[in-house]
Amino acid sequence: MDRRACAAPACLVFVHMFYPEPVSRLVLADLNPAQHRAATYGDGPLLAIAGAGTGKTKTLAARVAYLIDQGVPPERILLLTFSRRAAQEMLGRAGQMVGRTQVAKVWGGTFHAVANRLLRVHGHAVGVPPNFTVLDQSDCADLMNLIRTEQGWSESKRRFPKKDTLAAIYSRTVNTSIKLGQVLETWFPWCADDLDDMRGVFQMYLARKREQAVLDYDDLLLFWKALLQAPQAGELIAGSFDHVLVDEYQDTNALQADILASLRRSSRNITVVGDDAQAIYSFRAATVKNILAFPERFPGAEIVKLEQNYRSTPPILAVANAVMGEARQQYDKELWSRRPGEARPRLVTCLNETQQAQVVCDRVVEHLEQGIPLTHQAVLFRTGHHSDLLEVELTRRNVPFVKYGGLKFIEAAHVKDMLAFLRILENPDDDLAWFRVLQLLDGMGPRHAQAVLGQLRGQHSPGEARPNGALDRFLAEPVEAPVAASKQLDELRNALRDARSLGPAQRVERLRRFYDPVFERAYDNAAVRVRDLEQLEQLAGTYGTTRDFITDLTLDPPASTSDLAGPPLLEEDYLILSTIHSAKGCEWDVVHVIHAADGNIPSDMATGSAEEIDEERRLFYVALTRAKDWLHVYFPLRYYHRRHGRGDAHSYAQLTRFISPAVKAHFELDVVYDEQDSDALEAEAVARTPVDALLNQLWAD
DNA sequence: AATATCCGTATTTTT
DNA sequence: TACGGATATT
Repeated sequence: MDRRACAAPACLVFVHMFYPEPVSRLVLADLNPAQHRAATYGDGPLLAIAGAGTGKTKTLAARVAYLIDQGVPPERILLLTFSRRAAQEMLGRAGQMVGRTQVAKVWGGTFHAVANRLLRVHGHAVGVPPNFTVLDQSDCADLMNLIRTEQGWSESKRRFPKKDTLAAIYSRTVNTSIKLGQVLETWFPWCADDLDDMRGVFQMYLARKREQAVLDYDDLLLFWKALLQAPQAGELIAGSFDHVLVDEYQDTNALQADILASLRRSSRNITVVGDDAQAIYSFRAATVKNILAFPERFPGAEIVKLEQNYRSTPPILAVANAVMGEARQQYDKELWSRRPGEARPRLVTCLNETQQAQVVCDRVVEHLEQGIPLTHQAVLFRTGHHSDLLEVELTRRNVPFVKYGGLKFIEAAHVKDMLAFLRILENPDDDLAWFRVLQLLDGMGPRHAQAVLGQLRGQHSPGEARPNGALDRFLAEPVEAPVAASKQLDELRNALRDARSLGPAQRVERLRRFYDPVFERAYDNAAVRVRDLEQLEQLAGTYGTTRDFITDLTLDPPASTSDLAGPPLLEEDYLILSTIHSAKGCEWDVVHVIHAADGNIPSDMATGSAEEIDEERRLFYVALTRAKDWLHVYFPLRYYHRRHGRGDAHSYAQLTRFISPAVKAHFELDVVYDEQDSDALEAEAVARTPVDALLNQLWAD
C-alpha cells in the first residue's frame, strides 16, 4: 500500500477504516501525550526537552516514521545525531515502523559525517577537492608539531605550548567562534604571552592544510557552513531538506548552531531534542546556550517536555534527582517513574582499588547467576585508565568484556601506519601520511623523511599550486635517501604501484606484504597487532572505495576493537566497560559506577572553576541514570601511588562531593571489609598525619 | 653532526 | 602512546 498518497490526517482516518491498522497509528498508540505531541508536531521549530530515559530515541524515531508516513520523502529528512551508533539505532526503529527501504534514504549521521558527504559532492563550490583526506585529532597535533619544530620552538629556551595544547587552542577558537586573544585569556591564561607567535603557527597550519588538501574535524564544519553561504550550492543544499532533526542538542557548539540556522533559512522545520542536565561536552566547545537560546533563534518554537522516565526504578531516580537537586543551576524538571522495583542503589565502600575490582567482579557474577547476561551490565568510570585494575581481575577470572572509550583501535600506531599508506594513494598531497610512511624505513628519521618529501614535491613555494604528482614522481624516479633505506624504498614503490589499481581489501592485502616485515621489527608485541591488521583488511572488504573506507574510519572509528570482530565473537556474552562519556544514550539493567572518589569524579583536572565542577556533576548524573534496575556505586578508601618499588605510599580518598549526606541517605550502605581492617586502617590514618585524620573524620560520618 | 634507540614517566572526557 | 633526556651509531 502506498502510504505516501495519504498526506492529510483525514486521509489517515479513511485508511484506518479499510486497512487493518495504518502504521502510524500503531507507532503512536505506544507514546505518552508529550511524546505523541513531539512525534506528530507539524511544521515549524520544535524543542523537546527530554530527561534521561524518557523515551527520547523512541520519540525521535517515531517522528521520523511519522513524517515519512505523512508523505515527506525520506531523502528530504536530515537526522543529525551524536554518533553513528545513535543514528543506526534511531533509524532502525523507524524502519520497523515504516519499512527499511524507506528509512534507508534518510540522511542520518553525525554533523561531521554529513559534512563529509556534502563536501565530497559540492566541495568545489568552496574550493575543496573531492579527494580530500581527513585529519583526526592526533594528526592535527602532529602537523602542529611539525610546524612547531620548523619554527625552532622545540629547541627554544622560551616555553611554548606543546602540540596537543596548540591543537586544543586552535579547535576551541574555531568551535566557539571567539577571537584567539579572548580564548587564551579565558581558557589558556598561561599561554596568553604566546599570542603573536601562536598566530603565526596557526597561519602556517592553515596554509599547510590547504596545500595538502586535508581537512581536520573543525574544517568539516567550517566548510559546511561556508558551503551553505555559497550562492548556488547553499540554496541547493538548504532547499533539499524538508525537515531537520537534531539529537543531543545540548552537546552541540556555536558552529553547529550556525550551520542549523543557515540550513533553515527558508524552511522553518527543525526539531531539536536535548537535556540541559546532561550537557557533558563543554571541553569540545559545546554550549548549553544553544538549547537555551533555541526559542529566540527560532521564534515561535513549540516546547515539549518529556519527564516520565521509563528506564529506571524509583529508588534509582531518587538518587539521581537528589544529586541534581544540589546543582548550582537548577533544572526545572524532575524525573519520575512508574516502574516497579524497590531495590535501593548501593554505595559500596572498599578498602582500596584492588578490593574494588574484586567486589565488582563478584557482583557482576552474582547478577549473571541471577539471570542477567553480561551484556546487560556495564561498569562506568571517568577516565580510560580507571578500569585498568578491573580489566586485570576480569581477565584473571575469565569474565569476557569489551571496553568503550579510552584507547581506540584507530589510535594504535600500526593501524595509523596502514591508514597512512591508504591516504597516500587517495590523496598524494597528504604530506603527513607520507611523513609517517617514510619514517617506517630503516635509517629514515624526521630529517630524511622531510628531505625525500621535498624531492617529491618538487620546487614549490608555499601558497603556490603544486603540480599534482608526489605519487607519480615517487613511482617514476628514484629519490635520494640513506643507503640503508634504498631496498625498502624500492619495495615501497612496488607496493604502492601495485596497490594503486586495486580495490580496498586487495589494497590492504598488497600493502601488508610490504608492511608486515617492517612492522614485525618495529613493534614488540607484533603477534597481537597482526590481528588488528587482519581485521582492518576484512573491514576494508565491506567498502566499495578506499575513500569511503578511510573517511569512515576517521569520522566514526570503531569504539572498541571488538566492533571489528566477526559475528562469532559478538554472539558471546561480554561485560561492557565504558567511560561515562561513551555511555551517553545507553542503558543497562545493572550499572556499576567505580572510583566515586573526589579527584576521580569530579576529576582533578576539572575542578578549576565552578562551571567545570557543574559539568562533572552532570557527568555523574549521566552515569547514575544509565541504570534500569540495579545501581552500585563503589568507593575505594585508599589509593596507592605509582609503585616505585619501595614501601606502600598511599593516600586516603574522600567520597565524591556529589554524594552529600543527603544524597547518601538514598543509598543502601555496603561494608565489604572486616571491621578490623577498617579499624586498623583508621588507626593508621590517624597516626600518619593530622590532615589525614581530619579527612578521615569527614567520611566517618 | 645528524639520527637512532633506549628508558622512565605521565596521560580527561571525543567528533 | 608520546615525551624528554640520555647514550649509541652512522
